Amino acid sequence: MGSKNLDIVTKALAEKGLKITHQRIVVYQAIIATDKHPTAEQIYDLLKEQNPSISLATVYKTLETFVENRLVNKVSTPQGTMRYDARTDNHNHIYISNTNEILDYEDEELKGILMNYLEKKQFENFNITDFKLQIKGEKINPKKGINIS
Amino acid sequence: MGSKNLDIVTKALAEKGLKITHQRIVVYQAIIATDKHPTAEQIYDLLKEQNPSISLATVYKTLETFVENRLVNKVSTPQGTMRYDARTDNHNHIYISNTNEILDYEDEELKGILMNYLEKKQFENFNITDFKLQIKGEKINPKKGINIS
DNA sequence: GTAGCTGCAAACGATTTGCAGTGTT
DNA sequence: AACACTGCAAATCGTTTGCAGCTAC
Repeated sequence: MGSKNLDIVTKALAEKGLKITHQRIVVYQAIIATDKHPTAEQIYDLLKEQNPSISLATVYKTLETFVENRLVNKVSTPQGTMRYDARTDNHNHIYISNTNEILDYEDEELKGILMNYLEKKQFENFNITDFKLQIKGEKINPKKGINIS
Repeated sequence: MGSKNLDIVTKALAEKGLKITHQRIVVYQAIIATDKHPTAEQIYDLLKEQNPSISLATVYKTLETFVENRLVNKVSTPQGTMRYDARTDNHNHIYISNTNEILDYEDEELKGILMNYLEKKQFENFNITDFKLQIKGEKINPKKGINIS
């Protein structure tokens, strides 16, 4: 498990000029290890098993620091709570309302279509920093996954 | 001003089987009168001038009732606060981060492109209820408006 | 050594709730 | 008259903050 991973993590922190603390390492490892877009509290719950002394406030502060340094993304949900995402590139989200899941959805064709569309449009006095398609819906069978083809 | 409007409002409430109360009427009028995607508190502040006895909790409850009855939409923002929108049809949003504004953005061409794209894709075990493009960016001159062409 | 980080507890802002009283049907 | 709706205050939830002690650099 850890050490190859650890190199990546410490390097990422160092590149941003952040102090390499135990808490930052474990929080960062936790986020990059999942694609489930966890809340701060979910990360805290996960970590405190192995790190009983970590505090929820530190998890929040750490995540906020990561967001400022563009190591993670913060996304708002239809429920009003924030979730964190280790992917910082432009990608789309699928909100599954009956299971409360968020799925990443990336498709080069879609990206091309949207970029092409937005470039064609003239936005006067506006600088686009980011765009994404948000797809909302529900699983027909909540126990099963979704297949896209 | 009011009475033509009032008919529409009371009719909308009646169609949903909701009791026609003064509070519901003024809340609904307030939302349909703006395209600014106000928060519950902003609606409350606006209304209490003319309706000093209205309570913030009632505004929240009323809005929630409207959302359940699909009279208004609730949208989450990057700041984590909820905003309400009288438009319940599918449309896109532009988030302006330096002024904290939300603009509706509708374009038939874009709608066509997206619907066409999504229809072509097969989502197995998933029912799409809604989709929208979220465009984030900032105004170059915050005092001025945005023109799209 | 010192600036920056952590943990705790308290504070906060947005939203929800319980309940007694009021209004609509 | 019955039931749903309102207003108030208190409760709750997610998140932030202040500060004293600790740690990486």
